[in-house]
Amino acid sequence: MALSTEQRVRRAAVKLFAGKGFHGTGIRDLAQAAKISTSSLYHYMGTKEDLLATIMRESLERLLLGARQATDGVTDPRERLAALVALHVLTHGSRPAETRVVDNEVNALSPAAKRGIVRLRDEYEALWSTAIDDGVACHAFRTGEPAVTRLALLEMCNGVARWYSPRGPLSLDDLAVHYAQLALRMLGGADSDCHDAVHRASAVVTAVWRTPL
Amino acid sequence: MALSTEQRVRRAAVKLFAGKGFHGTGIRDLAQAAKISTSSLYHYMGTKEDLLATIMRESLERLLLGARQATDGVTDPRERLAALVALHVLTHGSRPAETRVVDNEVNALSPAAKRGIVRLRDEYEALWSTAIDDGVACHAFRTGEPAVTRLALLEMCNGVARWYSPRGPLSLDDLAVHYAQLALRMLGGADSDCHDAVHRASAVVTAVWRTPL
DNA sequence: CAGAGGCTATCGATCGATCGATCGGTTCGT
DNA sequence: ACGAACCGATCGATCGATCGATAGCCTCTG
Repeated sequence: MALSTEQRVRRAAVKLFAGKGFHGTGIRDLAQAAKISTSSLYHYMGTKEDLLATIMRESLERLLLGARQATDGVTDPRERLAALVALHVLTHGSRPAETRVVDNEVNALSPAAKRGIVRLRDEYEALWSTAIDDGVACHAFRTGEPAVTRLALLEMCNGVARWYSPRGPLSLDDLAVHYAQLALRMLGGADSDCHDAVHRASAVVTAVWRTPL
Repeated sequence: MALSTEQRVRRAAVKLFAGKGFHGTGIRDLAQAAKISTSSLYHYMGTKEDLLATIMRESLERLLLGARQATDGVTDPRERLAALVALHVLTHGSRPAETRVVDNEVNALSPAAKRGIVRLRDEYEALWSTAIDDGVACHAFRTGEPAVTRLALLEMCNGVARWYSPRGPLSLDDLAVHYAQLALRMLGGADSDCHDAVHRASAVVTAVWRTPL
């Protein structure tokens, strides 16, 4: 089925913002990629910044929704963390354009729009914080600086969107397994099988990105 | 001592490129920050892109030089890796603007300039590759995917430039120790003291960034 | 020593191109 | 007839870059 014009605009914007950056993308680039005129563009968006903010907010909401679904009902901190890592890696590996926009273009937003995005991001990171803190509290994890370890983990996982290619030797699921094991090692846990967490996270990612928001 | 005009231009460019991105920074922004006119700007640089490329090349050369100095004569793969992590973290924590430009603005370069920068980056990453591969070969490290683990490590360390603040609770040296320990854990090694490697790396960073290129 | 010539550092004015955005339309399906 | 979808023309602003000019300083020469 053919894409609606609105979808074409959205996808063109995500791809261009991810590839050339927000300031490096002109509205004429957007119009050309979406195959409409620059004036028609404004029928589907507010300002260029509104378009960026919408893309970022929707991506973050999907990430947050997925993280909640993937950890819902999971009590063991090790499994919660493995689920978070897997979901994050799978999302960044399968949606590299969206996630790179979220990760790299926050500073292109006006202070007002930025606040909303940062609030969403903080909400997401809080899920990681509690998983790590709970694990430390019940001696499942060993780390002297939980906050620093959380940031190290998140940045490590963010990187996936910058280099992973499905045409490489590793499937995305294998990559997620590897990353989950790395994360548990960083937190002082014994090596463990993370395939279950990855499989569940994989289903969540598929569902979350199919559903319209 | 007062800064030379050329130094003022360089520092203004680094700060602005890091904060607003290359495309988000106009030459009038640069001129204002350097306290000269836009025409005088062109006495000290070629094009705006030349300025960006110069900043990136110098920063990468300093990083590469530092990595070579920090690992020179160190034979144990564990110590080599700890030295690389420490040097990378200390550089990114003490020079966040320069390193963020290097990490984020590669795509703003023309294909020709980009090739040179990528070549330098590959040269740097090769140091990490051999350290990891050597460690795997002599059973000091355990990892199923050395290339993936290397990328995970590098991205984890790159993140430091995005969030570390010297006004936080952790000193940069303490952070480097923590990161080196995380890295060794990721590679399946036992917890070990990394203070020596950090201290040596710290001296290297100071020296490398003082010396004019 | 006087002064001509050249070099470095700096500037105001301005270039053509491109920027994001808006306007007044036209073409449709309902 | 009305609104959704679309466009060509064009707005003022800003973009990166260049121009010719000036002032200060060093060096060579007669």
